[in-house]
Amino acid sequence: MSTIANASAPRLRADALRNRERILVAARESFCLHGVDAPLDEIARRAGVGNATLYRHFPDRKSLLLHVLLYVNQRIIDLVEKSLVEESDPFEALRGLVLSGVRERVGGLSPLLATEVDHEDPLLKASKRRMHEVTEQLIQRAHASGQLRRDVGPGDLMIAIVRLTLPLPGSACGGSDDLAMRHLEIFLDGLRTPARSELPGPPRTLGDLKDEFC
Amino acid sequence: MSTIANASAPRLRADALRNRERILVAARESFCLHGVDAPLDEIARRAGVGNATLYRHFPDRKSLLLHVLLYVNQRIIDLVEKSLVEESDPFEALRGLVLSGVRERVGGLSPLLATEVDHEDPLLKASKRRMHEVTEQLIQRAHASGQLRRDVGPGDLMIAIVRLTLPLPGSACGGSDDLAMRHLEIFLDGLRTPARSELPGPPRTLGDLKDEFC
DNA sequence: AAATAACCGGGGACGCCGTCTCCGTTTGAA
DNA sequence: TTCAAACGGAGACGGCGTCCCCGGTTATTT
Repeated sequence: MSTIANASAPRLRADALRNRERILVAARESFCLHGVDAPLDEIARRAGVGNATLYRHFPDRKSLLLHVLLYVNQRIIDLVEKSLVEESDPFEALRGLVLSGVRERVGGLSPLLATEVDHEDPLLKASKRRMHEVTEQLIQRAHASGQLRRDVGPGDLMIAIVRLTLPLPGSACGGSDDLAMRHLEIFLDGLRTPARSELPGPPRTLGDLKDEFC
Repeated sequence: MSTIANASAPRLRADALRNRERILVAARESFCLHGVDAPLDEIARRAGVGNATLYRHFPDRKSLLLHVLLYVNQRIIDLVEKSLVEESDPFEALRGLVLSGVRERVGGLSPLLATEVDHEDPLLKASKRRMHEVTEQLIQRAHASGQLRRDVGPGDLMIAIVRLTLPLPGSACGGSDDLAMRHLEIFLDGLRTPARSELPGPPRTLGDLKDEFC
């Protein structure tokens, strides 16, 4: 399933593998809903699994966090790669990224990166590097086509996606996808050429994001 | 200072009044930074005040929360009212609201409304009503001038302001004001006539926000 | 189908942290 | 100067999240 394979996995038993997947999904939902401090026991409960099982798979919160991030990142990368080859209109490809950002709850999950995850972890670094590559490509193509205003960079788009898809505290995770999409559509309109205003500050690159985002 | 006066205040001593103000400001910062669960003792410490003093002024977290919201709401209302009389260009008035939203950390504070505050509190209700009135006026004038696209409502603007000024978890409160302003500027460009796309769903009114926002 | 090893799950001990109060001390008001 | 109001630090209390233990269960292997 994941292109970045966990190399030396000692062959998990069938039910163990299934539980591992369940835990990852449950953790994603819980973290998205209750933040990074979501009780691990509740994640286990949501996964339909004993808490001991969770701790067996992921020794501590840090480890669980890392693997949730890897899991999610990979899904987004897959979507963007697909968009790069299948969508001929660069600006539509941009919209594709935005749409998948909404679907994958990027906003809810991205804050996890700002916490105690190990940014030196080789798997995470590789995942982030790949994410950077594909989004850069997306932006470059949109620029080249003349549809995207020149004074914005990849960092601007990524941050905006995160912000506009953040689950508003108090509302269910992804309970207002249509609203988010509405506002992202307005934002996209603002990104089109010709530019209607002068923006303060320089275009943001992905380097400006400094470990805080995908 | 506040137009909605706390009626039967039994005359606070000078230092008590000063401390009350300090606590409100510190609470605003802390809530903005660490969410609604920010430790009250830390708020007291940040205010340079003993914890007992905090509990003397505000018996419980709920009370503190309420008064922080009233405090902040009032400041925003004042700014918008000023903008309504002083700014002749309606779209510039809109930008004024956005700008003050950034300055007043609306994004960081608005989530507080989604928690255990009493939405039946008469002071809060009055404050919210007034906030609705002035923002409605702002939007109507922008619509009337023909500068604001017809398929957006006040609710769209308010939610976008909240979202785009949300403090990104892990970064200091208001540490990226310029970035937020940049993206709000792009969003404003998307709001201008003529509309560059068809938006999904109906224009959002303030009623659609249902207690979740100012 | 039986044996074995891996895996599961719930209960509960431990420790941390936030809440709130007590009381001796300080400070503003008259 | 006098008094009441306000202050602040320290600490008891309680809740909750983390993590381990161990008896039971399920998948694999021959």
